[in-house]
Amino acid sequence: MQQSHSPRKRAVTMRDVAKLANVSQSTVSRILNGNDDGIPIGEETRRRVMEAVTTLGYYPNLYAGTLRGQKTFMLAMMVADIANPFYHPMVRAVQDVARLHRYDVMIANTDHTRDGELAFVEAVIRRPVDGIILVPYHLTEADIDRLLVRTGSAVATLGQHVNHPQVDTVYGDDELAVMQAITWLIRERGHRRIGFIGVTSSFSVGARRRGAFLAALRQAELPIYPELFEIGDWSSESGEHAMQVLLSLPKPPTAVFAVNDLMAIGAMEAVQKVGRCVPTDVAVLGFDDIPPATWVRPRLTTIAQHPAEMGRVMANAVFERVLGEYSGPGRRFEVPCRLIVRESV
Amino acid sequence: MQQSHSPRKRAVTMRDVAKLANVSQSTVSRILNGNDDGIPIGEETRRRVMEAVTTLGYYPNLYAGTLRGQKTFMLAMMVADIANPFYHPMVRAVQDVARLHRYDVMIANTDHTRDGELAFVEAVIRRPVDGIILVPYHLTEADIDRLLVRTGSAVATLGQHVNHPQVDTVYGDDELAVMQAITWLIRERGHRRIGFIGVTSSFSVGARRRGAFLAALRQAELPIYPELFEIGDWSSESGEHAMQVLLSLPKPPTAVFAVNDLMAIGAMEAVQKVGRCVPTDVAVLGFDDIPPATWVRPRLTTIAQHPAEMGRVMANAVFERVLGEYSGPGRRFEVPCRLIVRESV
DNA sequence: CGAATCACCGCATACGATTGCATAAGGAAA
DNA sequence: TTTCCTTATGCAATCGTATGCGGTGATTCG
Repeated sequence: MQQSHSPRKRAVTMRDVAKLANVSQSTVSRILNGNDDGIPIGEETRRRVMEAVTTLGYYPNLYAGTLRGQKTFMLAMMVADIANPFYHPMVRAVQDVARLHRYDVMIANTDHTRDGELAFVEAVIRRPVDGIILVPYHLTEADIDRLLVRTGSAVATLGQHVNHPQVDTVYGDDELAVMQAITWLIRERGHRRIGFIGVTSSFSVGARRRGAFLAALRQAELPIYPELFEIGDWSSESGEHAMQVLLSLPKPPTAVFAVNDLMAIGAMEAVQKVGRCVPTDVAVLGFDDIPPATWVRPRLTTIAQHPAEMGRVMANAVFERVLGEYSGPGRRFEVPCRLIVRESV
Repeated sequence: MQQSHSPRKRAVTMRDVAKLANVSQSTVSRILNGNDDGIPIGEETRRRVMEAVTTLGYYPNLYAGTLRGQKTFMLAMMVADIANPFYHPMVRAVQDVARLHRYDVMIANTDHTRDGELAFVEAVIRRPVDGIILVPYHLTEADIDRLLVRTGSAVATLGQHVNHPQVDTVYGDDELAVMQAITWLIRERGHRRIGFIGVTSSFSVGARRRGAFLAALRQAELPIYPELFEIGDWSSESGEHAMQVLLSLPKPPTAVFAVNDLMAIGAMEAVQKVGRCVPTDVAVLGFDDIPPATWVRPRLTTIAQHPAEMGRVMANAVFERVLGEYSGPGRRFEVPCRLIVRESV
């Protein structure tokens, strides 16, 4: 057992292998890399080298190749908050695809802030990676362009927030889904006072869902009550607080749509804490269909996205570029949403 | 806008800065690195260099320093499954501490398999990092030793699974907590047939909680019914399935302890699906206190761990070694568990 | 006035692996 | 015997940065 972790132990290098096998270091390199340049290698030499590799337990140092401009065998992923269940299947899917290609994944949280997103951009400039997967909320197209130019990486994003000609984008048809769901709330369930728990309009995705919500109201020729619009920060606590405000209104809404499940679950908590009932007193509609949506009582009616599929699509798009299988302009992949009717409406 | 992401654009290097500022590359290096070796730098030169840095938008390439044996400014973290809510606060805490030090974090899933854990070890041998944070289930002490010797990194682990003299370890007093909780189930709540939903004994943590469970039964002089012991794989689905088996018994248990909340929540689902009631027909006790534990109905009674605190402690321990503030033998930090009584018992 | 001192800066090497080019030995063709 | 090709291998430059050491011009001291 070693006695101290510092300073770093000198690793086993290719030169060590070469010395043990009595060949030059370049010969070792050629043998280990499948010998692309067609230079023949003697059988005996190859045997000696492979033997030396195993006895020394040699592993290549990935940083060396990286410095020479080779592949980094690393992906970087930016999400708002890895503690949000919505991202888990996405992160998992990306990691699973990455592992197929023997890639490692670096993950950064932004906490929904622009500063966090910019910090990520700087991180991948200082440490370039082969592929970048983004779930951006605040980055502008100029930011993305800078990212592309400075890193030269393959980039895929989630959402309709950015629309850069060189990046692949995965998005859900959330506006359509919201319109249909709200229309269903109105027509089939007879709700006429529907509350909205959203987020600041600095989130374009929040603004879009708000717009779709309003459009559905207008289409049904329903009045718009400004006091029924509350703002949260995507967390269940903020959803609970927003619902408390709505419930304290003289005329509370009969149904509430929250732009994500976490806030919807918080809203249900608030309703139940004041002794009222979901869905008879207030119906609750969420967005995302995270696993806890089926664990709460009543089970949450929500609009499902497919984060795992989205992650897979982004990762595959990135790898197609990394492996040189595709190099054209940015592609756009739609992963449809769908309404999951459970018990909370 | 650039036209293609490949081949990689040559980044702005220190040499470019040097050329623009009419100085040598080493001077630029000295100016940017706080000039440790005491060599004085002229005011005018410094100004010119800093100006060149900003006009070119220079960022240092972290890989170059890494190759020279400097810091990598990267942490690697190994968890079983990032989609398990228990790990989120831990991962977040690690990432937050890392960001304070301007470190990036690489995360790998092992899916609870030994192969996954070994793959992680190889990954950090091929790409050494300054610090490694592990939640190991299968790695032996020899594996950890190899990891230490080959990477030379600072290592912190969660759990009492490994006990290496050079690694810092964070653990909960889960055995005591389980014994106390089960004893409470027996004495205060009068349960005498208590089911157990565990995991394969290849998980030492599972074996330990099972042992504590048995010890509590023995201490209360209760008989042990082998048919009340079921095995899951940590997922809610497996908990649901295990509970179905227990419910189909001629004499089902009146209470069930699951070694994690996900399986406990699954168990509650199973009970409710056959029309029975938690806690009057079957009480359910979990372990972890993940956020969904307060969202299910009835709210889950469970033994709380403090994953965020655990993550912080591990990250801080690692950074103390990375920054040279500590270099002694492995330390052991206990983060106590506590019983959270809600409605499911 | 010569030498020592000082402030300031550049040269060159090293880190580990890849790769174009040179080279050595051996055999075949001229 | 010379030339030329094939086979098998080594040499050396390269990526971007840090750093030991050497060098230059100016100032100061004896």
